[in-house]
Amino acid sequence: MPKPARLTRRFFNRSVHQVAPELIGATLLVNGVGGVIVEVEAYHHTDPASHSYRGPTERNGVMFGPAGFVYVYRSYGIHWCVNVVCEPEGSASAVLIRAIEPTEGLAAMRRRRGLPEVRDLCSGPGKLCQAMGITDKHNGLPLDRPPFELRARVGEPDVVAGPRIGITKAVDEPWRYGLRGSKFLSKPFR
DNA sequence: TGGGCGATTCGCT
DNA sequence: GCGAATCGCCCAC
Repeated sequence: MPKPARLTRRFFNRSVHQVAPELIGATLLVNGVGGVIVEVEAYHHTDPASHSYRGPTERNGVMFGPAGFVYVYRSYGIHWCVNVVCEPEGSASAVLIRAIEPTEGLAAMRRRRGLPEVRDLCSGPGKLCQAMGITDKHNGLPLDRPPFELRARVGEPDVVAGPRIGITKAVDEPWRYGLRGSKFLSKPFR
């Protein structure tokens, strides 16, 4: 078996709508722990649902920087959520990683989540950050350097698109992408 | 199986 | 002060 190719930050230097569906099937690891990305959402600077919509602030600053870097924010005061910045610097677009099929470091993820069910380890943006140990200390780090590793997908996965989840603005934009039929999604596509 | 709600921090109005 | 790119628990059906 050939070693899978590693994706570099250059991969993200394109439109967020190009990058997002191509991330489905890629493998994301933090310190060797993680799995296959099965669900993402695209956010754009002209999108009212995006954190970058109203311009740069202290929190969203990373989104206005170069592509291929990680933007971590706190959600509902409790959870962490992880994005990867896309497009040329300054366009403030990002892909939110929403669900992962756990494949590496299951014991570590179970311990962090306190759950026995593999299916529920990474089936949501807050869950996967907890399972993989992602916090605000990862904010602003490049995705193509340790502790992160991103491996290119093998083959052509069956990608579905649908409306995004948990937002109140621009709810009809079909900018949620997922692996069709995966058991590890945060919610099924219909 | 699905809807309602509380927890808890912080950016923005 | 409000409400959010969420989660997990509880309850009804």
